Amino acid sequence: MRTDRAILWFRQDLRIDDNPALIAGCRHAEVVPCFIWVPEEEGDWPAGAASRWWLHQSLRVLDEQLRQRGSRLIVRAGDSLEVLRELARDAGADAVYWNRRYEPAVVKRDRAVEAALSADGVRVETFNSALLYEPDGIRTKSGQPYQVFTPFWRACTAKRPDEVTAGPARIPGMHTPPKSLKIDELGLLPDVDWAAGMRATWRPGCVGAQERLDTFVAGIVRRYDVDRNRMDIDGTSSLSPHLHFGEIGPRQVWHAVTSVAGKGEEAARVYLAEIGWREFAYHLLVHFPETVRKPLREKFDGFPWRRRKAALSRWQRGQTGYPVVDAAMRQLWHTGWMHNRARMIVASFLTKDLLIPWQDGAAWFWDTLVDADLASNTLGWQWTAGCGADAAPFFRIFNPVTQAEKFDPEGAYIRRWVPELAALPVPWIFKPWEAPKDALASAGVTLGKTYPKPMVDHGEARSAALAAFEAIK
DNA sequence: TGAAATGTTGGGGCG
DNA sequence: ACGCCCCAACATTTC
Repeated sequence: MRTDRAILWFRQDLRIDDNPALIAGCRHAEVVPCFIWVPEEEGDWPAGAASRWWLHQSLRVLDEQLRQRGSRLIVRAGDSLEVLRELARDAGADAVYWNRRYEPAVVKRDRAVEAALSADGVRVETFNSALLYEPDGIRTKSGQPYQVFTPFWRACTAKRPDEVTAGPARIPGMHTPPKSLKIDELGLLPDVDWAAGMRATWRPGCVGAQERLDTFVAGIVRRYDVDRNRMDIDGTSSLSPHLHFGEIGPRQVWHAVTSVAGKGEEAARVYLAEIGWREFAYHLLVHFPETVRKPLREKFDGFPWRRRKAALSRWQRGQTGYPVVDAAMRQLWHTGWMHNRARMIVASFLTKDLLIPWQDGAAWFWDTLVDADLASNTLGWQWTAGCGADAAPFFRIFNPVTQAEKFDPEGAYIRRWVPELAALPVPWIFKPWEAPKDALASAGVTLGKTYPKPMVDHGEARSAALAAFEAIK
């Protein structure tokens, strides 16, 4: 017997607009929007500390948004299937809707959940909210998945993403909604409050996401092709955490950007290609799921990485002695985010100057980034390490001094995040170990005391990396 | 979305 | 005027 009541399972789609599962749910007489906190994520990648902080804030905003529309978020914790069964029973619902996710372990779990619910007689329907085009829909002429970005994105840009649907003004809630935990009870916030820098930097949730998109589209996007490389400028979209949690969707971004700039315009084209890299990352994650742990290019299995705890720890804490690397690592620790140019620099430093396995860097990013995303994180690290699809060749080794000179020309980014060097003038701020004694003295810098000496010599490290690469060639 | 080494070119100083 | 050298600027190749 049809109760005409549906459960809407929110996951990484914490928004009202452009949410096809929500629209579908609202065709029923009553909707039960729920979020299920799965501490272990029923897979290998439980949310890191920064992601949990963000999720807490985002759920609160979603709950507010639902309440403004006559509904509320039901929050539970535990095994997904058990909770959904409980909810379906408590609420008397006979349909469950959700938007699809693509992480291998989550796909597996979702398949099992769908099968079990169907067997219970509960109808399940799933949708795409997270991608412009789903990974299965894009194939080479021979039907294979792409392994090179340019032809992949060319195939994508031949299409046009679905239009955006505004969210319902009213969401029909139950008169007596099922029991819910308070968001605070999920224990997502850290015991020791280290999140002040994040609060100052971000506004998690779908409202803040839309605001940031508006700001970006209103101006920043026009200079994106030039400014995106500058670490000292707010020249990027900063939408990554919002996209990760689905507080805004790529379709919304695509339509907003093309409507102001026209996708043929250079700056807009360059920006949309970044959305393309995100799509490509999901494409690779789905078709090469083992790459979250293993290099795609198998010869890298034999690469002579060195696992060194002390060196890894200096990198993590921003104490390498290379100012731009340390600035970036401290920006990450403080704000939960790092400029993409800086990500390439620190990843190159870890994998090539220190020869530490990219997986160790990926794990650190996973725990500290508010935009930690399995697809993008895997692609990014394999790209820099040179072992992934369409990756930078291994011998492409970033020089942390020249990169800073090019993309932080006044040293403002370094000054902001490495205050102990703030009084050093250009060019010494990029390479304090070469500064004359009096320049160091008048800036109050004592190398080895107030700021570390470089932990490796980049020239020597570069040669060592190239020699290591010879071993697997 | 590299950097360094090596090669080429052309202007200018100088005998 | 000429050949020679130096070197900056740019181009190509190599890792």
